[in-house]
Amino acid sequence: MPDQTKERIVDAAYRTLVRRGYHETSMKDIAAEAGVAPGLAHYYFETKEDLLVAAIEHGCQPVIGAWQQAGVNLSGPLPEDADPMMVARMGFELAKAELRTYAGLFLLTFDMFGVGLHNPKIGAAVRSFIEERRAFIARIAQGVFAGMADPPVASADAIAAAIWGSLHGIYLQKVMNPEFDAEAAIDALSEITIAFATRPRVSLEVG
Amino acid sequence: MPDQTKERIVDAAYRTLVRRGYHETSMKDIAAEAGVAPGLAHYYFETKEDLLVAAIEHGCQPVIGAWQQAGVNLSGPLPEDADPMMVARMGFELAKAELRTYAGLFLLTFDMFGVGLHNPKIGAAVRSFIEERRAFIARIAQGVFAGMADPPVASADAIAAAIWGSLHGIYLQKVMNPEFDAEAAIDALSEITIAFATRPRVSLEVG
DNA sequence: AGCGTTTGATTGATTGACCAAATAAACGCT
DNA sequence: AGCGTTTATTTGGTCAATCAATCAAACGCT
Repeated sequence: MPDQTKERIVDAAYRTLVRRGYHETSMKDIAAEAGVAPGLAHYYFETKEDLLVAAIEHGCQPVIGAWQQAGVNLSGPLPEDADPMMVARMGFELAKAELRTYAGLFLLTFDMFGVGLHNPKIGAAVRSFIEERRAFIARIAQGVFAGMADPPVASADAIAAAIWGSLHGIYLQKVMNPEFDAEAAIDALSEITIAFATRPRVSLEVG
Repeated sequence: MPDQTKERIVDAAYRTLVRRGYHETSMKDIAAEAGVAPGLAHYYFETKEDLLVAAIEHGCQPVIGAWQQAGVNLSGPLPEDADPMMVARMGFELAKAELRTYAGLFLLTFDMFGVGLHNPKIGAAVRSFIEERRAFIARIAQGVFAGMADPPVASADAIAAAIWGSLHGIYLQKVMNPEFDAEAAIDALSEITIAFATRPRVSLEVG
């Protein structure tokens, strides 16, 4: 029952935070959604910030699971036998699928970003959130570079930052406006990056 | 004096909102920073939301000015005689310069995004903010397409969404972590997109 | 005198954090 | 097993602090 109660609170926090936003949600609201006494949320989580972080980690589980089901570990090295180019293509497809399935998670993520701008504890969580995902993309980029005849001027880290940025910039547009065609934007990003990675060696500057 | 007072309040709002964030800033704080009575801010701005929007528009002025000084109007069509490719290159350079000079503006912008997630009035302002800048990039992309031997599969709008996204995703990383090398990321984005736009016609898939 | 501007106090409502007491569960002992 | 004791969980209410917005009164310029 104890762990189950904590889980219930985290899940209620996730739902409530997605629906109403961090600043418009009180600990009492979350406790009510979980069907427990008002003070109980503070028993398991010292501060509201801690509960926000827990709720986001909770919400990320299915996404991490989808990658692992595809044989890729977000925080470890790429599998030896994997073609980095195929992982990249799969990444773009997964990004579209995630946006379709877990729209609430992205909403909550951007809420966390906003809170983190002026809240040290959340800010630290945001930095490690970004760092982890950017590093994953960098590993893919590194692998793709290895197979290129004509490696880019930019580092894998810089390219990973640009790609992570583009994906999240696209997520942002979708979250702010559900009418926005995020899949077309991800396809465009995919087209640009794949063309870049598979371009023939350039012998003369095209002026 | 009246207009001057209003301007003083908007400027005080900008500084205070950048320093402390929307939810941690009260109307009293802003009035105090402006050196006026607490009630006066509400005389000029019906709600705190209106003041936030005004503060951001105020902060954007110098950026819009920089573009106009370069002969480009953000909300109008590109100059007839301008080479779209050159405008694109200039855009990436300007983006780096803006990030260096107006770091506070980007902080406030992302704060606005966060607030807009669950606040209809701010949400509408965010949507038009995004729409305006994305449309500008789309006009550049459209111009670049016209000069390409082998136009992309993706639409100019989709590519503009990916590029706007990448820039703002990079801004986000910089705002969340000042150590982050945003200029390298923008250079990487620039390298990828320019390589894409200037690539030779592909006759055979490179397998 | 009349009007736009400015003042500063007030209002009504909300919140995160905290706490002391009630209850349940786990444990040690005979 | 049965009982007493300690620990863990849960309850519900309090509290001090904060805020956006309102308002009546004072001000100053024409």
